[in-house]
Amino acid sequence: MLYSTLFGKTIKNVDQNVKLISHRLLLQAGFIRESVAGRYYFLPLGMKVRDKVVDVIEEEMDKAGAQKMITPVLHPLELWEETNRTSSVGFELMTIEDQRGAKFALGGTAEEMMVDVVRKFNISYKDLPFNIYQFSPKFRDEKRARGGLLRVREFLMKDGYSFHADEKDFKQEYEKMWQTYSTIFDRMGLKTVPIESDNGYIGGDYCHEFVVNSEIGESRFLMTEDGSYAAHEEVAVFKREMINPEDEPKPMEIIEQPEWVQTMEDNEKHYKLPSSRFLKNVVYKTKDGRLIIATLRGDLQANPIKVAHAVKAVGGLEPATDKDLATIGTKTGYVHCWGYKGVTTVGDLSLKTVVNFIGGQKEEKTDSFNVNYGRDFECDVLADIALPPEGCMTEDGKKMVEGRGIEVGNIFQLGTHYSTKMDKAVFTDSDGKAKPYYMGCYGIGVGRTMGTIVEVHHDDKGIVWPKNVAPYQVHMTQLGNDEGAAQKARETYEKLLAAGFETLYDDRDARAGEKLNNADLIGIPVRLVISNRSLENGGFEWKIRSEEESRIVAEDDLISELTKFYEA
RNA sequence: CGGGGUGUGGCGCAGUUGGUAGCGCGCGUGGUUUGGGACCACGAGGCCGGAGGUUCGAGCCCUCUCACCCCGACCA
Repeated sequence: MLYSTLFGKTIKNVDQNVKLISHRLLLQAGFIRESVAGRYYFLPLGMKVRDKVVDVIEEEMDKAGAQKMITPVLHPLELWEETNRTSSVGFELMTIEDQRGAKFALGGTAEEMMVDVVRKFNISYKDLPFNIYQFSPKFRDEKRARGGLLRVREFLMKDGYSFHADEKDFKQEYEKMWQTYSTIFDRMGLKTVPIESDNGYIGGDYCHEFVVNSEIGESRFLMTEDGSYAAHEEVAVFKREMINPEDEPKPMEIIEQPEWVQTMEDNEKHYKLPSSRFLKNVVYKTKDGRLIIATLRGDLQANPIKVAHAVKAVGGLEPATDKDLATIGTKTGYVHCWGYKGVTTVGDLSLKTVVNFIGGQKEEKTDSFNVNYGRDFECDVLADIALPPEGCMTEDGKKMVEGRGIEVGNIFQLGTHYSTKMDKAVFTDSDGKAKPYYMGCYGIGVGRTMGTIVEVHHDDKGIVWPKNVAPYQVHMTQLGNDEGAAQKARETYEKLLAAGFETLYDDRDARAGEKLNNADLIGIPVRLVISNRSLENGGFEWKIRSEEESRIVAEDDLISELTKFYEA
């Protein structure tokens, strides 16, 4: 490729509002351009990278026996109604209508479509298992797009769906996909940590996010130091230590309490006791308007995901408003742990770790004292509903550390969730009976992965692409105005192309600084400079983007050096 | 969807108490340069996000809208 003819130039001034380094660099180096919020053009350079990411994924998926296909982007809305997902998906579903009034969803994920195509065939146990996948644009009407390619409203996703006769068979595929994902990200220069995560509406034991460690990531997770356990904060299980096991339970009483005592800090100050000795309530509302009071030990934070699971709230929870609190005759700061009608109460396991709690029945000038769970009050449900605090331990006493990362992919069990909801989503088993198939699903965000690679691989001058996803293999340029060197550059370009190396040749009549800075910014692994100076030194200047020093490579050794570099 | 902010040539920005729009980058032409984003000269390019209002007069004041960015709540 001749740089002079490449569409999409590097730019000098990037919007000050663009904060994320990957966003900035991709814009500045001419890989992407924003259309409207969360929707991006992939310029020729960016497209090259995207294709390479796709290639790596495709190669590894195929190697694992998965088969590529594609579904229409417009999904008949009836399919989404069949699984009752028109309202329950975590993202805003976009819909569209054709001239005849037929309604479609713009696909944000494709379980229904894949099940639909499979059920069009009369499959039997002999056809199972199989794994079909696609690369297709996904539409998610995110409330807030951000971070360049990391969170957008329209993106290319690899989504795979596997079909099995039973859970045992599915588990094998799950293992295989786990391995495949590690290999995929590894090849693209990303070190991933698989962490247990929430799969929302389904529950179940198998669901992992592949996370790349990063400060700017949106996923917070907990991991043991030996790596034997890693889980998203939404699902991480941790040990609740006994706070005051020596204390004897005392009779509950109502005591006077100054009016200024409102917050947890006020409590600690007034009673000179740690927050773990107090009771704390958080109120949520389900989609169907039911109020949930979650009660925790004062030092812990409620985890809405766990709370939702504990009360089987379909579609998640939202915080209750003052208006909601008024319907049960209370207000913020004065919610009791007990005594309401038509409200579901959920207690955290930590309620059993404290003898003689303070709080639970706060009024303007009084509060309850020496409250003991099981004796003075009981919740409708007692479950794990807390966010893991910093420095917590696993149940078997291993210390966990916090991590933060970008989720680049996930694998999860669907079970028979879709096959039981959708009509005729069955296979004929060996006993002649129709059974719903057992499913798994496997996603990778292509653009997000690309953004993450830049987030991880860059320096103060620009991007440093890993070999397998670089837009070109060689960035070649000629410096100085010597006609001999220019001639040599043109010949070398032809030679590189003939040898099969993807080459970007900066043939502009531009100053050295501009060309070299551009090369650094674009980040192609090998930079080749041809100039009077290099020729006098015996060849071409060879520099690896990730290294500091350059060296001279003789013209005759160029192809073998490149071959060696790219085979390594 | 809550809170905060910004909309002015392609991009980044300035624009005072209201008086009819400027700077840098980029772009075009000519010239001088040529190993780390050069310099000179000339030039093209603007319904000041949109609508309505106040005023003799609005980029600036008021109202309403739209878009985008940041912080939260939700997700590859």
